Parts: sequence; C-alpha cells; structure tokens
Amino acid sequence: MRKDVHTDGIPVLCASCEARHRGVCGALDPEQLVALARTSHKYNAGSGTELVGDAEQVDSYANVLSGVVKLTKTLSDGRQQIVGLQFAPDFLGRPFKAESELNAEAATEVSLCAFPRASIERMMQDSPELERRLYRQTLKELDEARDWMVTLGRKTASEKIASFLLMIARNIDPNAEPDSSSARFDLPLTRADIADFLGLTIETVSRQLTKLRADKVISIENNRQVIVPDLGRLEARAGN
Amino acid sequence: MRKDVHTDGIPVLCASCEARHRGVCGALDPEQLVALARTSHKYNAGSGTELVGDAEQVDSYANVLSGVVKLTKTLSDGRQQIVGLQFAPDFLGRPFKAESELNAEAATEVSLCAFPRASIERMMQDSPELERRLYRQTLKELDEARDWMVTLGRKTASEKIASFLLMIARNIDPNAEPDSSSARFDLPLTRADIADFLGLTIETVSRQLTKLRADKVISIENNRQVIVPDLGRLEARAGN
DNA sequence: CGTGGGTTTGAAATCTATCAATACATGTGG
DNA sequence: CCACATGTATTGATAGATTTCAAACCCACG
Repeated sequence: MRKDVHTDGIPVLCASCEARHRGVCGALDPEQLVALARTSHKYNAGSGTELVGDAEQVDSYANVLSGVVKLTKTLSDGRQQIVGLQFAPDFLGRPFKAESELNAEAATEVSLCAFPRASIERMMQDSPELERRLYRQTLKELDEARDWMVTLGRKTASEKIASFLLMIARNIDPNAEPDSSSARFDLPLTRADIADFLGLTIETVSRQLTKLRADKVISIENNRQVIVPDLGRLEARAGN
Repeated sequence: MRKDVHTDGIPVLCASCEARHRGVCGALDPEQLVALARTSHKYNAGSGTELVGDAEQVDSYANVLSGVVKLTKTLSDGRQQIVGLQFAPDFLGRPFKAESELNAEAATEVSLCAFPRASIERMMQDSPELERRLYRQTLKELDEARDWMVTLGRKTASEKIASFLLMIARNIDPNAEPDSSSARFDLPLTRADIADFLGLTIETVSRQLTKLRADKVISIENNRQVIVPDLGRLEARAGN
C-alpha cells in the first residue's frame, strides 16, 4: 500500500516541523532528512538557560522551533549588548568557526532541534542547496544587524522603543494577518533585555514605554501583553 | 614555448590583483577567471563618489582593490549611520537582492574591479567554492557588525574613538608587521565620517581625539596622519 | 501575608549634543 | 610667493537627553 506521497520517508521528528518548510531543512531531500534526523534531538529549555557560552567550543547547531533566543556580547566590566534575536524557524550556529564569539541564551521558553556540527558541515558539502539556505539566512541577519546599527547609533530613546516594538510585532504576532493595522503580542523580553538590546538603561525603557502608553500608541497588560491599536502610529514614532 | 606555469592562462587584468589571492576570485580556476575578466573592468573613483545608491537597482558587483568604501544608511530627516567599511580585497555587493538597501560611497580614492551581477550569480551556480568564499565574507561582515553593535550601544564616546582607531590600524596599517606594538596610518575618514560611524557628532569626535592626543596615546599630523606609539595603551581605552 | 523579582517613578548628576566662534589646512589667483 | 577663500577641524559655553542613585510599587508565589 502506498503511503501519502507528501510524508513518504519523512522522519517522524520532522513531520510537523516548521524548519522543514521555511527553515534550512527545506533544502534537504527525504534521504538527507533521515540522515540528519538520526543524529538530531529535540529539546526544550527554560527562559534564562544558556545555550552557548562565549568563547566556548561549539559542537552542535540547532533550529529554533519556538520561543526566542537572544545573542549577547559582554564587555569585561559587565556591560552587555544583545546583538541578535532568533525566532522560529531560524538556524542557530556560526558555520566555519569552532569557538563561539558570543553568548546564546533562551529569552523565553524555547524548543530547539539540535544536531552535531559535523553533520551539518558534512551535509553542506553534498548539498549546495543547504549551503545556499544558510548563506541566505546569514545575509538576512546581516541586513537586520545593519538596520539595527542605525537604531543604536542614531535614534533617540523613544524611537528605539518604537522600533523595537515594531520589530517584535512583525516577528511574533501570532495571528499573523499580513497587513493588519493592529497587533497584539507578549513581549518576549524583560525590561532588562530590552535595555540591552537598545543600548539603554532599564529605567529609560520603562519611562519610554510609559510615555507611549500615555500617548495611547500602545497599551500594556500585566507588564507583558502589548496591544498596538494602530501600527501606523507606532511606525510614525520609529523615526525611519 | 611554455609559459610560466603560475601565470599560465591568467588574464592580464588579474595578474597582479590582490583579490585573486585573498579575495573571492581566489575561488576561480584560470578558465573561470578568463570568463569573468572578459566582462570585468577596473576603474577608479574619487573620494565622495557614490558607487551604489539606496533603493537603486544594482546590476554590477565589484572587488575593492584599494582605498576604502563606506556603506551608509540615512533616516528620512537626514541622520546618517555608517554600517560598514570595506577594504581591499573585500567583495562589494549583496547577492540575491536586486535592489540595494544602502548607499555605497568612496570614502577615499578607490580602485574597483567591477563585473555584471549576472556573471557572478551564474558563476556561483557552477562553483561551490566561489559561493563559499562569498558566504565566508558575509559571515565575517556579520561578526564585525555585531562587534560594532556593542560599540554603538554600550561604549562611551572615548571608548568608541579608541575602538575605531584600533579597527583602522588593523585594517590599513601599510607596513603590516603582524604584531608590532606601534602603528602609523592615514585616517581614511573625515571627522564627519567618523561621527557617522560611531553615532556621535563631529565635535565630540574632535574633542575625544584631542584628549587622546593630550594623554599621549596618539599623535596626529596634518589632521590625518595618526601615530600610535603603543597599541596596547590604545587597546586599554577601547573598553573591551 | 510576607518575600522577592521585576517594574515604575522621582531627583540629581553626567555625558553628549547644540550653538557659536575661532583656527587651521588646502588650493587658487593675483 | 603671498593673500584670500573655502572646506574642515578645534575649542568654548550652554542646553538637553539619558544615566545614576534611590525609593516605592506591583504582582506572582510560597
């Protein structure tokens, strides 16, 4: 008896995985997927868990299946900066380098699908399509990093906050109606994280959020749930 | 008669080109090099020349052969941020995207070797080695961008200046003795450019340079030539 | 009901930006 | 070769934004 053609040969682990479509695994044929899945394991990590340490040997990469991972760098005196946020179905890892230059930490509860570094690097040799997907994600991350440099270097505190909220809304509004003019979501970051992302202090973040609330651009429930009734008005404050 | 084996089949255009060794062209065999060279042309551009405009269709990429190219982004009200600097033998271009998201401008006199976008993208199909070199450069740029985000978000004005001088010293000290403890170079950027790179004003840049000079960490001749007698002392001010 | 993490709010201090004037370099023409 | 003009850089005084220090608040949780 013939199995459904679409799931024929797809590992159970991958059957319902978002990364198989939009993520890097989309580059793999069923055979390769089986090979990779054999060495993969899915796991969850609580908010705050360190996934990769700075200056640490990295021997496994992962796909983000749900939740948010923050990438941070820390100066010797403790000042910290978030240099990247990863959402599902992003690939987590820096090919061609055994030692991490940054810290990866779960910003929320996260679910990951991890596989040995060697598996991916071997598979990259065989599958130009896989390498190309990884390359494209890196280009996307570079675009995002450069956009963020403008925010860090040239925007005011209130523009930074508005830009941040917009970025989050675009990445995690669950009911992702393409061009809805409103949004509602849970902040995946604490005030301290937001401060580290924007190059501000906790207090400044709090004050600016309060101001946006006072101006009725957003409303906040339980310190976490954000409602943006009109994304256009928020965008007008992002200073682009 | 047999030609010298090392230059056998190498196009004249490429014979003395740095990009053929350290740059992306190093990925190409002589045959491919000939094919690419046929559609390439070398040219110079004076300081200030716009090489690629924001939101402009891009139909050619290039290698930087000498000089410095700055990549900038501008907000609608004119605030500007430099989001990347490219030195020889960097590759200039953003594969997989027809429209530029930023502005590329000659920061000094530059010499470039340009080729049609289509040539490279076609050649990437055939040569995984070429694609890999481009991928590696993108990863390097991403690493650099993330380092710079820390500088923009978390360092003080004087740390920013010290970090900037160190970065320049590492990239363009002509007599590149690997681990010399001193350096001497011409600043490739004006005070205004430095300000746009660091997210500061021109006055703050000037004041911090003056302070470094007063503290004898650097000396400056003709506003351009910088001498760093002890790179260690400069590094100590970069705040890493 | 108290404890503690995370958040908000307030007042003062600090850093950088802004505004304004002066100095310096480079290149031109007399 | 010098005087002048122009763009660029330095220096000074003041204003403003964000940080720092401190205290109160709020909620989730034991």
